[in-house]
Amino acid sequence: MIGLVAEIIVDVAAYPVDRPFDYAVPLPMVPLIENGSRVKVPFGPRNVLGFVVNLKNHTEVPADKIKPISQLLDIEPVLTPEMLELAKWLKNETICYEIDALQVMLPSALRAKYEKIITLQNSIEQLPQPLQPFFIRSNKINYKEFEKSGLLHELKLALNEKLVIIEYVVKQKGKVKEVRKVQVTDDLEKINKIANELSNRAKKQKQLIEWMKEHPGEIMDPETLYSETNTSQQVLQALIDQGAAKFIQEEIFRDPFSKEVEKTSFLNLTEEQAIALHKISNSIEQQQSETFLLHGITGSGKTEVYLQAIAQCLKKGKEAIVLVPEISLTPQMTERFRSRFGELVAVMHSGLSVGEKYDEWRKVHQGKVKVVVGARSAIFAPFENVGIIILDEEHESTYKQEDTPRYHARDVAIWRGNYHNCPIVLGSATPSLESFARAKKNVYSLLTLQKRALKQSLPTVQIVDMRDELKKGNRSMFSQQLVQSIETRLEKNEQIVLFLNRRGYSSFVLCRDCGTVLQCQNCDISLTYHRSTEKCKCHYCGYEERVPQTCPQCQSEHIRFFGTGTQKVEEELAKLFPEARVLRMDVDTTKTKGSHEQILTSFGNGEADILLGTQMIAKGLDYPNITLVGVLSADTSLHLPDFRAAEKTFQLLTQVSGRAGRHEKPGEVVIQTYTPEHYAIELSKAQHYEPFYEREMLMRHQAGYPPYYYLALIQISHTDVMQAAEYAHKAVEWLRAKLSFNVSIIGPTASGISRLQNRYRYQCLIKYKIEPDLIPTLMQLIKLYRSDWIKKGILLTVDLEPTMI
DNA sequence: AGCACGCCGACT
DNA sequence: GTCGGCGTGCTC
Repeated sequence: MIGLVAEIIVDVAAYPVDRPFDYAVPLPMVPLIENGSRVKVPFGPRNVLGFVVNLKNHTEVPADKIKPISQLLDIEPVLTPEMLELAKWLKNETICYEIDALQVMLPSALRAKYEKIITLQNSIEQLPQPLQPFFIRSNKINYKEFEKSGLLHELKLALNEKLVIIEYVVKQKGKVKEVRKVQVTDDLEKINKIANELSNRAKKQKQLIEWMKEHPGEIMDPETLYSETNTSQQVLQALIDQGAAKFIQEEIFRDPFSKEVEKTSFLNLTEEQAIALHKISNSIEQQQSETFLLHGITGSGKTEVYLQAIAQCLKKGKEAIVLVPEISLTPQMTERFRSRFGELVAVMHSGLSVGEKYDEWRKVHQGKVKVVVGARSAIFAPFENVGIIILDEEHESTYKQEDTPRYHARDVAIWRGNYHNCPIVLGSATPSLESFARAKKNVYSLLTLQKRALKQSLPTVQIVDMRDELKKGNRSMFSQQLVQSIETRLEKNEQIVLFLNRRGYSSFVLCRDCGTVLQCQNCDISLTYHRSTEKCKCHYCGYEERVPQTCPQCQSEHIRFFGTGTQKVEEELAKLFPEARVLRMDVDTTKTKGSHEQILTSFGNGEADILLGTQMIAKGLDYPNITLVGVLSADTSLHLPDFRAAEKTFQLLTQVSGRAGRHEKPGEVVIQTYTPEHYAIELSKAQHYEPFYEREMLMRHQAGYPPYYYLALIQISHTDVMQAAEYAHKAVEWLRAKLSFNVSIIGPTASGISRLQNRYRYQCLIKYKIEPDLIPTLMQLIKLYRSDWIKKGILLTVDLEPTMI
C-alpha cells in the first residue's frame, strides 16, 4: 500500500531531468505538505532542493525505486497554485527548464546552497598523518576548503577505507532575522495567582507583576520592559520560571527605507485623467481582464492615475503590482507610492541586499503589504487577489529578461491579469510599436493624455545641424547654439542637463560632411565597424565591406567611425566653461551602491550647474531649476544595427526633452545631430508620437519586422570559429527543412559581438507571422542539440521575441 | 547538471 | 596488480 506521493521538480537544470519525479511523503509530513512547498530530496547520490507540483495517491514508479522526501522546508508553501501554473506556461512560452521558471519567481534567498561536507567516521588517530590536522577542531570539514590543500589523493584513500564519508547537504541562502521578545501570558488568573503567592521580600517581582496585570498578552522588547518597570533580567527570569511570561523569537523585517515620509492625498485630476481613471475603474469593478495602453505625454500625470486606480483596488480588498524600469526606481519615485499608501507598500529592486529582498518578498507572501513597486521580477509578487497590474514606461526593453527564462514582464502581466480577472495598465509617453499597434486593433484599450497636468507648456526644441557647424569650422562637440544657451543659463543660475547618447557599444561609420552613415546593401541597417578586421559588417545578412577612405556619397575624407565618451565631453566642458560646476553621471561614477542617488540629490540641491550623463539621466529627473537640456549627438542610437534604432532614438529624445521646464520656468531643448532630416529626430521635436508611429510602421512593414512579424533568435557559439560556423549552418539547414515556406530564416551570420568570453558566436533570425509548429520545432532542435551537439562544446540558445539583436 | 560506474592504458 | 583517465548512463 502506497501512501501519499508527491510529484517534485528537482533543482537540477538539465534536459533529461526536466520533469516531475515521484517521491513518497513520510507520514508525519502528510498533513503539512502542499503544492508549492519546498522540499529536500535524495536525488541519485546527492541531496537537492525541489518543489512539490502535485500530490496524488498512486504512482507508476515501482516501489523499490521510490524514495521518501527527506525534509519539508516550509510550513507555508512558497508558491501558490497560480505560480505553479504560470511556471508551466513560462516553460513553454520561453523554452526554459521548469525549475528555472520556478526559481525566477522567488527571491534568491530561498534558493538552495549546496555544500559537500567531509565527516570523520572513526577516531582521528586512524587517519593518515597529513589529514589529521583538518579534523582537530571538528569532525566535519567543508569540502571546498579541503580542496585547496591538495591532499585529494589521501582523501580518496581514506574514503575507500571508510574512515571518512562525504555528505551532500542543502542549505538555504537567506535567513529570517529574528529578535528575542517577552510575551506576558494572557491568562490573567495565572498572573493574579502568581502575584498573590509572591513572597513579601520579592519587591521587584511584585513591581513587575503589577505591570503585567495591566498588560496581559503583550509582546515587547525586554530592554524596554526593564526600563519601564525599573526591573532587570533576573527579576523577569524569576517570573518567567513561574509561568507569568515567556521569551519568544519574533521575525523582523530589515527596513530598506531610511526615512519616514509624509502622507499625501489625492491630487485633482484633469478631465483627461478623470476619463482614463474612470475606464480603468470600470474594469476593476466588472472584474475584467482588460489591457489598457495609457498613452500620456511627459508630465501628463500618469502616476496620479495609477495611484488613484490602486487606491480603488485597495478599497475592494485587492492588491496591486506596479512595475517600473530599474533606472527610474529612485527613492523619489517610490516615495510617491509610500506617501500615498504608507506601510502597505513593498519595494523590490536590485539595489536591495539579498536579505532585504527576502524580507520585502515575505511581506507580500504573508499579506503584510498590498502594493508592490518594483523592477521586472516584481511581476511575480505572490499576491493571491490581484486587482490591478501596472507597467510604467511600458516600452522599456529592461522588461525583457536577457537570460533564461527569457520572459517579458508585459506578457507575464497579461497572463496574471487574465488569471485574476483584473485590468493591466501599460503606461508610456512613447509606447512600443507593438503595444500601440495592438491598441489600434482594439486588442488593448487606448487611453490618451495629451495635456500636461500642471498646464506647463512643452519645452521649445531646437535641432542643430552639426554638418553646418563643421562647415563653419567648428570641430568641437558643442554647437554655437548650445554654447550660447549654456552661457545664458549659467548667468541666470539655472541648471543644465547634457545628455550623451551612447546606447550600446558598437560603432558606426559616419561622414562628418554629409552625414552619410554606411548602410548594408541588402538591409535597411547600418554597418557595424569592426576594428580588428578594419571592415564594416551587417549583422543581419552577413554582408561586409572594407572601411572606405572617402565617403561614397560626397567623396569627403572626413569619414570615420563614431563614438564619444563622457570623460572627453567633461574635459571639453572644462575648457569652454571653466567656472561651471559639472557633475558627471555614467557607469564609472555610479559603480558604488547609492552613488546614483547621491549624484542626483546633490544636483537637485543645486550643488552643480551642469549634469552630464548617459541614458541613466533620461528618466525621473524632476527638478524645477532645470531649464536647458542638451543632446550632444542624437544620431548615436539611430545608427545602431538594430531594427528598433529609430524607435529607441525617438523614445530617448522625447524622454530627455521631458526633463526640461517641468515646473514654472519654461524649458529649452537643444538637439545636435548630423541627420536632422531623419523622422525620428524631426518628429521628437514636438513629441509627435502618432506621425512617428505611422512612419515607423511603414518601415517595419517593408522590412518585415515586428509588429508585423514575430521573431525568434537562435544563437550558436563555440570556442572554435569553424565549429561555431559549421553548427550554425547545420541548425539553419535543419530548420529550413522543418519549417514552412511562410517563415523566413536569415543567417547564419556572425553575432554583433562576434566573440564573447572566448566563444565565437553565430546567430540566425527567424521571422514569421503564423507558424503554429514553431515552438515544438525549436524544442526539437534543442533536444537534438542537447543530446548530441552539446558534447562537442556547442552552446545553443533560443530567444523568442528578442529585444536586442 | 553532477555523479558513479566501468573499461582501458601507464605505472609502483 | 592498481591508479586514475574519461566515455556512458542514470537520477523517483
